[in-house]
Amino acid sequence: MTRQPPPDEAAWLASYDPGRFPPFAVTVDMVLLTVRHGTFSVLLVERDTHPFRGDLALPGGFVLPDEDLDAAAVRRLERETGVRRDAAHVEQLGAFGAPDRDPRMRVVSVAYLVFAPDLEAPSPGEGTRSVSWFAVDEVDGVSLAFDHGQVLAAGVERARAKLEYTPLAAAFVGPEFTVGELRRVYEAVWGHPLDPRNFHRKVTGTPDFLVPVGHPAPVGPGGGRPAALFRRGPATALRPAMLRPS
Amino acid sequence: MTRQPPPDEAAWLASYDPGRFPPFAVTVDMVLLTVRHGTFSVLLVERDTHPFRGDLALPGGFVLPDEDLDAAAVRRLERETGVRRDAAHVEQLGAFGAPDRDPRMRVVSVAYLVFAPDLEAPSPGEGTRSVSWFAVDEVDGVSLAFDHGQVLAAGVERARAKLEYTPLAAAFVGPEFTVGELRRVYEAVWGHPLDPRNFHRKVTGTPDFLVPVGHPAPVGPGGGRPAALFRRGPATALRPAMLRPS
DNA sequence: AAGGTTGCTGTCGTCCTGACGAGAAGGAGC
DNA sequence: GCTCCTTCTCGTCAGGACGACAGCAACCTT
Repeated sequence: MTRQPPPDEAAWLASYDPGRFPPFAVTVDMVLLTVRHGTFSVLLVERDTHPFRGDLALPGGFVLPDEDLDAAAVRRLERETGVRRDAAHVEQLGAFGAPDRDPRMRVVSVAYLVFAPDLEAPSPGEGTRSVSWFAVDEVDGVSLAFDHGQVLAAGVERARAKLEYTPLAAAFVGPEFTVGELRRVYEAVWGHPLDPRNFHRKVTGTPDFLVPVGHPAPVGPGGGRPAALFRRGPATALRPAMLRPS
Repeated sequence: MTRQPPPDEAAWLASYDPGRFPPFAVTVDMVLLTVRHGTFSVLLVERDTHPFRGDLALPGGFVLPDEDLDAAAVRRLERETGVRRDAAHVEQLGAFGAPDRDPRMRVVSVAYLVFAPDLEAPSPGEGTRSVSWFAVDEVDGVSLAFDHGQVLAAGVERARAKLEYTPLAAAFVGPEFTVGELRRVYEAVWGHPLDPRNFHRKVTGTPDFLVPVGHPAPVGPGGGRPAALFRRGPATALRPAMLRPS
């Protein structure tokens, strides 16, 4: 990956400018995931500037000189999608910094992973770029701008793994939800049907995962017995985990 | 965390220098963990320059302009500790970039987590800073330079969690090892004794975790039945996980 | 009233785990 | 050689968790 002979930091610093440092640009990129209409989906923008003009990319942008990384991520989230920080789960995914990932300059991108409930149409943000939802499975083969394909793949795999051992699936639904809604999140993210009865036993049997809210949910289209409503409980982990079917 | 009123990226870029970008320094910091003499330990250096002169810190340094992040981490690992990349497990831990984490300039640090077998005395590297092993438990209360206390805590927690659902404990021992050696790694990292018989059943019963090497290990001090030797198998995950005792 | 849909409770066998017992195979001391 | 000690390895047993169902409850539509 290195475009030069074996590097030497001390030599570089001496020849460049003693007391200074190699300059980098730092950006945040958001892997914003949701489940809409039963489909595991990611928010992508279409680039309208060089490089990768016309390609799909993850939403993101520069970190400001006095801005915390997390704050930069949340700012982008609220501004470009209208998602409130406390309505979603935000965690850092990792740093991506191959020397040639951006042809303009040396950029290190700190990727963030966001689980959000199904949103209305995302607002196109301030730029002129269009922004919309794509089914994760359909984006699988498409080549994204920069190394965003890798970043997205890492985010999707992390999301699938996190549902196994955390109660974070609740971040994909509203504040009050039924066991069935929660199960459909798992099925969409994992791409595999689950047994409703065993799922019900697992989530209701895990202490502090679900807190009953008292009143039942309204009946959906097509009828069926009204489901009990729950809120997220204080649990932070599922032990033992709910393993996805091989 | 922001030292200024609500920031605006477009305004900043316009007022600063259109076409340029906010300059950052990027460093790598290593959380190098091992088990020596039955104690879960981390490699720390003593700083001999401003800032935090005299404090303990994680080893690390600048990423070069054309250097990949992973390459920078491996370069530091090999140069400052003599650990060969293929003898250890290296993974990215995450990015740490609070605006005031370094008083000299804006720095984003990409932390790496390394699991290494017990090493001889680490070579002090090229600087004049002393470098040595510290028991993780003893460093717990000590205040480290920069935000390295947070970074170390994140690395330690990740290490403890990874032993639960991966076979990475084998990265802490040599290429050939006994079940007992592996168990003592778990006990040191988790700080909790494990039942030798149940542990033996779990690790030998997990497909592709251990590959028998044929001949037995030499008898250790104090006698005892010679143990069978194993190598790491091709397994990448433990399903179901081996949960640490509450 | 009949049939369809969804939610909830329960049962049964299998696998996994924690808590042991007991024998195998070595060394140290007498 | 014999006894004690150590560590390793194989077994046993009870309880918990999980996959694969059956069956009933509570709503809808026709």
